[in-house]
Amino acid sequence: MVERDEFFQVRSEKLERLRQQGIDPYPARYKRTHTIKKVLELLAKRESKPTDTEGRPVSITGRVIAVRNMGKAAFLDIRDGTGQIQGYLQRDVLGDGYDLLKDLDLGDFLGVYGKLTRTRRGEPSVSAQSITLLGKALRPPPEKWRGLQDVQQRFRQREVDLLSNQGVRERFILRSKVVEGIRRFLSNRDFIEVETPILLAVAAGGVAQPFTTQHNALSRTLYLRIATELHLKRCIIGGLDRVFEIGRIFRNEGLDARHNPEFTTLESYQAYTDYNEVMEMVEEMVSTLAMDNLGATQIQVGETSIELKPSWKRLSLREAIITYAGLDIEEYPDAQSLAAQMRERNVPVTQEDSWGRLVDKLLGDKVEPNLIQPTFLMDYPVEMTPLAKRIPGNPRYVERFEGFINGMEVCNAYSELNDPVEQRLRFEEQEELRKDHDGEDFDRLDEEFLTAIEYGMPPTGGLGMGIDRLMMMLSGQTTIREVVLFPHLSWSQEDIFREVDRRIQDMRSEDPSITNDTLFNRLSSELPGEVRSRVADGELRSRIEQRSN
RNA sequence: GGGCCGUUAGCUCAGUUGGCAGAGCAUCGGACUUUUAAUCCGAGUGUCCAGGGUUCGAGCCCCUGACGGCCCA
Repeated sequence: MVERDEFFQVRSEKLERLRQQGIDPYPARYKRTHTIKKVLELLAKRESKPTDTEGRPVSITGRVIAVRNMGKAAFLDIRDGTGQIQGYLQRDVLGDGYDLLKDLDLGDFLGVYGKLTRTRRGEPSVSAQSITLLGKALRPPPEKWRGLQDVQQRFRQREVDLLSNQGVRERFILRSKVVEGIRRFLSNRDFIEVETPILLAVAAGGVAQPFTTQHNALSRTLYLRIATELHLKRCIIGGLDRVFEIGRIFRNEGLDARHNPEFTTLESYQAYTDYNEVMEMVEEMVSTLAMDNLGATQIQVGETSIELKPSWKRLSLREAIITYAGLDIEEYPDAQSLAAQMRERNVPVTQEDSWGRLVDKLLGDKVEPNLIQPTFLMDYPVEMTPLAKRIPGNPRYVERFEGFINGMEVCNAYSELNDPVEQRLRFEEQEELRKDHDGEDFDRLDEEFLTAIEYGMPPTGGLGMGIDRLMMMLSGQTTIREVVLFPHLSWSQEDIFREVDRRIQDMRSEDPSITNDTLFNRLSSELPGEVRSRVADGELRSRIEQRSN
């Protein structure tokens, strides 16, 4: 995919030529006086005052993104992280320095020193007195108007996507601002930010498959966290009354438009509050983020207009299912009868599904797609939620809500269970369910957490929010890969070949006398199907032969 | 898992009824001292995703597969 083509060759020759002329194509430093944004502001300021002083020369730096060469003069468009300006180069001003233009390519970094002016056509420009190469590019940028379009390449080589697509750059700047906004919002409410472990002995606090890894020094299997919940509650127990963490969590699941195996969550815990107050905080926070960063609480996602201003709609889970699926889950309190009702409504179910899992499917299938305007679904069956407090007087349900926007879950929150005796029972129920429902995920019992909560935990409102999904919503994107800088993708062709080569090497070092035929047969049967199907027999044999010495 | 669409130059894309493989950008050579997607003259550039089939002849038709996108489950 990425080869050293003729473009690479031509640019390498230019690089060599520059070196021979004594020009360092990668100098260590260059004195820049202004960012491009600052220089544009400076020009506007000068022009607004009629003093008409010319001002001192400036120096700017950036990537050359266009060249309009007029022979003895040239115009370069130069872009840095703050903006874009034109450089005006003239042979009779630059003298020999002008020759650099011959070896300059699109994508190179350049420093331009000179007077800040406006051309006849009114274009802000730096009229160069000297130009300095700051970094030569050996590969050309993508097509200049449409940018890089190939979806795979955009994600695999995000830097090329970023440098050629302004909208992508803006989206990730927005992401940074939103995350900063979350920190500010919570900090203003006296939350402190903490960091909790990613490597854990037990992957508890959520319902998902963990990734596993190995700690060599301790000869111990560790799991990557699937949630930050339990450690944050331990902070609450310890007297840090308002804590939050923004961090990566890992779930060993498939990839699709809404799922990346690693993603970023905000979790916050506030002592002496409950889920009602958390709800108010969420609607306040999300609308503030939209207002501060998009300038409005109303956002447009495709054809749909969404109003984020509080208060959001509140609806009990049971009512929602009655409304959108025409089914009262209380009338079907066991998995068998509920599954039968769901089959009638064309919701795919299996024999193994637990009652909680069935309700979850019903929610995902029939309810979620209808929750376009921001909606809090409240009060979930206790089976689905081992870490939340029961509703007084209605013990089949817990004080839990999930927030939905544009048919997508964006947050999940509880009045946290702080009764240590019940917490143990609820974990044990999960373990029981796990035995009865093979292959289904349940939360895991965490002894350290149970001990912690036995020291006493205050009533607490807790929140989990998916930052990636929040960003999808705020930036009007429909896939998570558009809001994650480097999303996970399936095997690339390079990955495939690397994997094949690695296995060949392993097998040879295991058995140096192994024949090419045996190797071929072993590889054919032992390579994962995903890999084997993408390597032709001939390719496989030639790779074996290449590595036979 | 199913359906639809796609895969052609470095990039973005055309490609007629099955009859010499194309454009723009980029690149290379030349002209041009105020351009704005500069312009003008000239040049080079291909595993048409892979494999099979039909045919005198396949980028195009048929089959199989790979990869990708979208939709559905």
